Amino acid sequence: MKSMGEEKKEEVVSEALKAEERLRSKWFILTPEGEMKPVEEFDFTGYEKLRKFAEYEMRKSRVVEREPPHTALMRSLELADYEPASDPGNLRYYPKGRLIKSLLEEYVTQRVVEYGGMEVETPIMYDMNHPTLAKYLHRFPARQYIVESDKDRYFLRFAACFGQFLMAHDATISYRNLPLRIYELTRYSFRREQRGELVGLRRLRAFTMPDVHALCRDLEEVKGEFRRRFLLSMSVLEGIGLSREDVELGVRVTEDFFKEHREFVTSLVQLFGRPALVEMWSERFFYFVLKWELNFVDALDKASALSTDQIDVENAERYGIKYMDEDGREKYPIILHCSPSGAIERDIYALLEKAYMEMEAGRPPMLPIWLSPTQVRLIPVSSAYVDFAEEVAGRLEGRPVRVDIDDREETVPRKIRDAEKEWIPYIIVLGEREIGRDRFPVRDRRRGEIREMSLEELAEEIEEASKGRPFKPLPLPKRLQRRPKFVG
RNA sequence: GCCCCGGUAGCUCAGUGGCAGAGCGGCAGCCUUGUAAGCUGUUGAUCGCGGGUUCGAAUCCCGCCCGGGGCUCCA
Repeated sequence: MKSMGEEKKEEVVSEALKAEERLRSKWFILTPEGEMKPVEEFDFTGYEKLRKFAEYEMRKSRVVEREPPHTALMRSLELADYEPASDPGNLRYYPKGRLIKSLLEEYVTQRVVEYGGMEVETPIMYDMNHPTLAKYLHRFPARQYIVESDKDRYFLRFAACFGQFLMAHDATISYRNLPLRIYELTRYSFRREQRGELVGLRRLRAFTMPDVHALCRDLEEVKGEFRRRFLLSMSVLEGIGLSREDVELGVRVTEDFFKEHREFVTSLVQLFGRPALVEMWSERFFYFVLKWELNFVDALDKASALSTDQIDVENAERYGIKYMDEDGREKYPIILHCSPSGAIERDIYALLEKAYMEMEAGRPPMLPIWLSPTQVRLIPVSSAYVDFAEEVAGRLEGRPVRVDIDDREETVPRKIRDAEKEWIPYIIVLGEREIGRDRFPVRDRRRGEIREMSLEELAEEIEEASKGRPFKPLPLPKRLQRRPKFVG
């Protein structure tokens, strides 16, 4: 670093980035029925979010002067924060944020493994001069972090492709092994995005991305696999707490591929069930011929890609990834690149923005119950009932339920208010009236009412809402008095 | 990376050339609390960092760092 005086280092700008500058696209809306119209001719009535997404992508309207709501929320809920001592876009996660991120990571991994992904782990940095990698760098529209070590230069990975492809290159693969699904949850992927692009949890320089590749034998196999992964991705988003209505489908395709496989592209839109935005390229600038993304449109009408999958027709050859076919000949597979959830941080961003939009609509903002750091808050009316609260907590703790106790010397209204500000889904006030009883007055945030419930009923309701999702215990001490304040 | 705006107590912010402030939080005491903020006291600031102008700088100038917005881009 200290010899950087005269020899000013030229920035490594990938050819793909340069290519994008001269890229000209045509924009269409494709309906599930297979009708395709130029965007200008489509009637967006009833498709407000799609209109916003299309406008965002084609960048006609952009009048945002406001900070996105999720940045204040990520801090006030003590989930994540900026870390001034790091490079911008590298965040810190507080215990509650780490819990949520960790649950999401585990959930996505679980779903990918069910789908057939083989989980691996690969290095985060690679030799700039590696001949194969150097070429790939130029086919990906991203900027890199560079790490110097002695005289060598390494770049930090921006996806899991490198490690997995190098692994696949060395593997002996038979047609019987296809489709071959390799998975890694990258913590982290690094992209040195431009300074002004970075914002909160939406766009980072270090992010966690599940990345599952599938090596396929031919286009026929690709089509089946691609559809399967599309369904998986929609299902994963729904499991996270982002419904079909929360996202818009974007399809990017080369003109040639679309002409030959229009029916296949339409079938994806059919699976989605609503019209999709299609960007068509006259030539192939990147390594893929077809790509889709599920995009979240936030409170400021900005669109961000979450799930995505791509059909890569270049990299098998570039990396020398081959399989032995039935006829005894070595062939190059077609590679699919999929992130079923998109970046985990971006999922949290979407959940927070969604909660904010709920709040604007007059409903209580919430996180999905399975992700709420505290699911049940017990509030003893005075210090005399803290032991009683412990006993009640004990009855819930055998269940997969995160329960804590506000043992602070505060008034009940105050403790209620603080619990509500934390978006805690269930609150139970405990005093003389509850002793010896089977049913408790449970303050239900979603319904906005107090329900008489047994602990068994409450635990079942939480379990039901968390079904199929992983569980982790409280990320903080059970008693509030023992907790530090991380923000404010 | 470039352009615009901002950075004052742990947090949110007022102060725009002349003694660094408020609310919240923290701490202490009182109160022993019943479904969204109980009362009193107290603590707390290298005014982002470095340099300059000035009798005097949070305030004016320069550079840097960090944040927000835009260009652009994506998971």
